[in-house]
Amino acid sequence: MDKKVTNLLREKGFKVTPQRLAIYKILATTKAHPSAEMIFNQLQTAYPTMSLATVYKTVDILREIGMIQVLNAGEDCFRYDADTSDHPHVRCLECGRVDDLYDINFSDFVGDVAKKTPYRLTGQQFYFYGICPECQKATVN
Amino acid sequence: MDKKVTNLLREKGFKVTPQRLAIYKILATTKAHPSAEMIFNQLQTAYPTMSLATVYKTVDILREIGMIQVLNAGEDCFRYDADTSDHPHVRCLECGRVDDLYDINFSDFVGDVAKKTPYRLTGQQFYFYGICPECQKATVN
DNA sequence: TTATAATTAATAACCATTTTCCAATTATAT
DNA sequence: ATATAATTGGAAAATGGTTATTAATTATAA
Repeated sequence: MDKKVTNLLREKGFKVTPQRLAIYKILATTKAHPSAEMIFNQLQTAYPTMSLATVYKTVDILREIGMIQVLNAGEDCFRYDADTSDHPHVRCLECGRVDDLYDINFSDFVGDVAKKTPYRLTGQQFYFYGICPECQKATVN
Repeated sequence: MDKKVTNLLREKGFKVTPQRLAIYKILATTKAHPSAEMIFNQLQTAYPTMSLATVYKTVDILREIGMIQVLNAGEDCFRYDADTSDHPHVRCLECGRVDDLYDINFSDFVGDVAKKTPYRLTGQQFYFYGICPECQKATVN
């Protein structure tokens, strides 16, 4: 799994460091779409000397080489996703978690937009908002 | 056109001021989805003493009484839209303009998501990215 | 008209994210 | 093993949209 990042980093002239691999590994093995700070916190035990600055610099590089995508779900920070495929996200307005939405067909929607807009489209982001199952249980409705 | 805002402001216990009407009028007569600063700049000639703080407070009130919606198209600021209907937006990656997308049917898409997610959905935002017609002409491709 | 509570304007302060800085360290090629 | 150029870490600083503050002003009701 690290092979691809390793090669891609080398190809693009970046050095392969344990920090970079660790940060990518976190993103590649979670579905939580962590922010820079969440990545930083998660690395505290394995890399006690990890710096937030390194996290920021690394996610920027990972985005540049196309290994991750950057999300902005209307929060005050960015989130990072090693799943670079086009897929909608849903954010819980209660606890803030962001989840993937799988097996959704939106090609008709996108096709319709592409047909009707004079823009040359290069991408899109679909964000849904609501209450996650856990928070539904927690709150009295 | 101001009638509705005027009544709604009074109903909710807010005073009706020239500033508030002017800010709403800007939003109601544009399709540019201006940010707070853009509203502020646009009012400089008509209201030279307008304060940015007033713009922020007013859009907050307008949102509270349901006369506008707030957009976050992945920028570092919010944009405001007097068209409170659910509709997708497209942002030009070159010049930054944000446009509406009309006559797009996304109810199947939304229905599919609602059926498949365990979230209780309350809303959504659809953002497309690309190059607007003007910037397509301007850049050599 | 008067009283009063809300609003405005201008600026300062905020504040959390992100970037910069630089000395120490480390990956890489030779 | 060595050279060197990139990277790291830690803290400090910047960033820039947004909010708070306060005296002066103004909308509203009586």
